[in-house]
Order: sequence, then C-alpha cells, then structure tokens
Amino acid sequence: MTIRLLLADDQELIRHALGVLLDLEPDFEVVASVGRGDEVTAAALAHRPDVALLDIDMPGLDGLAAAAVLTAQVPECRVVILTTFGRTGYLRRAMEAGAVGFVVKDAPADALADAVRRVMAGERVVDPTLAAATLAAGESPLTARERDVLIAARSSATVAEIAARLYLAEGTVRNYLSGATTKTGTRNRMEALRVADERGWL
Amino acid sequence: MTIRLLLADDQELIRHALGVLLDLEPDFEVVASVGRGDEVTAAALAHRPDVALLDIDMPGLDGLAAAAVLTAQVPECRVVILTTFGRTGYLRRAMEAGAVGFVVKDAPADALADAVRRVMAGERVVDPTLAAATLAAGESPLTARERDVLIAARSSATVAEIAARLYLAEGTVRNYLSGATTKTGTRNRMEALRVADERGWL
DNA sequence: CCCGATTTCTGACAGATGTCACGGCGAATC
DNA sequence: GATTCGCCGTGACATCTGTCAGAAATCGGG
Repeated sequence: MTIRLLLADDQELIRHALGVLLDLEPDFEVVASVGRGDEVTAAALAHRPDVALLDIDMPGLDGLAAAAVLTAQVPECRVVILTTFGRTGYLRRAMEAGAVGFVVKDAPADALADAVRRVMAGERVVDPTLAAATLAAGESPLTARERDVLIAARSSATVAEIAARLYLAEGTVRNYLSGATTKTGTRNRMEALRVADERGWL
Repeated sequence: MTIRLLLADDQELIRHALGVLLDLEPDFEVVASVGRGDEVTAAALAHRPDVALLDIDMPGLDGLAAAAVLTAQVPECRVVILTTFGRTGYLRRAMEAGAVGFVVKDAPADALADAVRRVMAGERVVDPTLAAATLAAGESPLTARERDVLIAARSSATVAEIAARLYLAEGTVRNYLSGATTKTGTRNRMEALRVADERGWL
C-alpha cells in the first residue's frame, strides 16, 4: 500500500527536489505538487493524498491557514508542516490548525520520510529539539490587548495610526507596546514585534 | 566526462534533496556536501569539484565570503550561488566574489542542472528575472558615510553608541540615518536598514 | 453585596529620533 | 582662478517614543 503525498512549497526548485527525494522511497508516491497555499485544498480534493507536506511561507495563503482549511474539508488527509528553523514559534498554532507533524528543514535527510511513515501510523511527530525550544519559549506572557496592539503595529508604522485603528488613546498604545518590549526583553517595538512573531505569540 | 559537484547549504534536508536531484543527471556526480561556509574550501581541496553550488545563508562563513576564498584557492572550481529570492541584492557582490552563476530557489526545476552545464561551457548564468530586478534596484545611492553608519546601526541599537563607535557627533549620525531613510523610501532607520540590506547596498 | 486583584486605559514626563538650515572641504567644470 | 556641485560634519528644533504612577472598569471569591 503506497502512501500518497501532496507537496506545497513556493520555492519550485526545492519543491521539485523534495518530490524526487520522496518518490525514491518505494512506498511513497507524490500525487500533487503546488506552489501556493490557496491551491492546496483543491489539489487535495482532486488527488486525495494521505499526507500533505506544507511549507509555512507561501503566497496566497500561508501553510497554517491552508492546514486549517485542509483538515476541515479533507479530514482523512494528515498534515505535516515542513518549514525553516526560524519559524519554529508556529508549532503551537500548527497543532491547533490540525497538523499532526512538524519537521524542520535543518533536520537529517531521512527525518522527513520517517515523519511521514509515523504520521501514517497514527503518531504525532515533532522534532525533539524543536519541542524543547517551544517548551522553553513557553506560553505567551502577553495580555490580549498587548497582542492586539502588536498585531496592529505590524501594518501601521506610527503610534497614532494604531491608536486610531483600535479606538485607543495614544498613551494607551504606547503603554501596551512598552509592556510588550519589557516582556520580550527587547529595546523597541520593532524588535518586540519580531521576537513575539518568531515565538508564535501573535 | 562527468561534472563533479560540491554542494553547500545549511539546511540538511534541502541539501540532501538537491544532491539526490543532481545525482540523477547522468553526467553529474556530487562529490562533496557540506553544511557550513567554512568547510567549503577544505572540501574543495579534498575532492576537486568542477562546480561548487553555494547557498548564501550559512553558519561559519556566508556563501559570498566562501566564494571569494574558494575562487582564490581553487581557481579551477567554478562557483554558482544558489539562494532565496529575497537575497537577490547580493548578485553584484556575488559576481565580485568570483561567482559565475546565480540561481534562485524559486527557479523552474531544471534551471539548476541547466545552469551547471552552461557554466561548465564557460558561460555566465544569471536568472533573467533576477537580472532585471537587480538592474531596477540599481547602483547604491548611499554615500560612503551613510553606508558606514547603517552598518554600525546593524549591531548598535542606539544613536549614541553609533556616534561613539564612529567618533561622530550624535547629530551627524542622525543626519546620515535620515538620508538613508529618505533614499530607501522608508520611515525609520530599522526599515531603511532592512531595505538597504536586501538590495545589497551594504 | 463587597472587597481585593487583575486588566484596561489615561495623561505627564524625560529621553531618543528625525528633519532642517548651515558652514567647510575637495573635485570637476567653465 | 572662479564657480558650481556633491559630500561631510554640526547644532537646534519639533516630534515621536518609552516609562511611570495612578484612575476607571471588570471579574471572581467570600
């Protein structure tokens, strides 16, 4: 019984190389391969893969959102997130989105095939180094409001804009941003934003 | 006559997948594969590859520096830089470091093998989309001093620290940073730094 | 219902940041 | 030689940003 795979990664060269690598395994077959997050569900419906390997950085729809849609619409397809080590903060959200595996691109060569087989066996698979790092990062210490403000800060450059968008006084916004920078151990809101984002606190 | 290849990329899974992909070509043979920039030269001396494929993001020594060392010490080995689309600003510096090819990971699947063969035939190979983008980004509009200050700003967080390091008045540093933000079309020095870095202006 | 604790929100203040107008210097041009 | 132009360096000014102490609102337990 061969395992049918769907592959999603926006870097075509990488996607193709991974496809070749996986197709070499006698019990694997890559049945679909897409370069955009918003093509994942359609491809899954058309080709009925057993496992979907999704990158996080993709145009259209990111891998986490794609995972959520996919698990809702094609529940028999198991989702494995495959991404860069820097994006490890998304582990928790990936699990909430219904993923059952999380493999980093720094992992040893055979980790991917191994993860696929174990996922098919019903296990959840997470790189142990990664799990430890996530555990160390811990729960988000940010309050709901601090998170809101940080998210708004991502698209709005100035405090006044954020205040206007959230219907807050400027002082309030500055206060939340200050709290966020303290809790992230950074020195300004730009760094706080980056750190919080990396740790999956947004 | 088979073409001997050296592969350098810090993401082991990706490196292995690319290795498998290239080894499938009948006229290619991957003779060395390393995960750090500072291992490139030693591996090249030991295995005498015809072409070295180098990623830019690597620990130890980045791909550009590795390319410079490699072309100096093993001049018969041709260097092809293989990297992410976001790092395209490094094209000029890659060429200055002695690279004869520049392939992005977004390229079509056969672009890499094609690039290797053309490089072996004595051609220089650059993705046309990429060349156009680089041309559009153009020469750096930054003055020498503005570049210095931006580079110092990368490691020092505050204006006072930069001023102390470069023996300038704080006002002067602020002035250069202001110039840099204007020329990059950004709103603060953080963004200016990021943009200038992406475009290879540093 | 009341009390304390937590969260939300605000204005005030000091310090950092970005912009401006200015003078000095060297190279290219007329 | 005089002029023009671009780059380097500086201080002054208005604005933005981060931190603080504390008021109002919310919530859960006694």
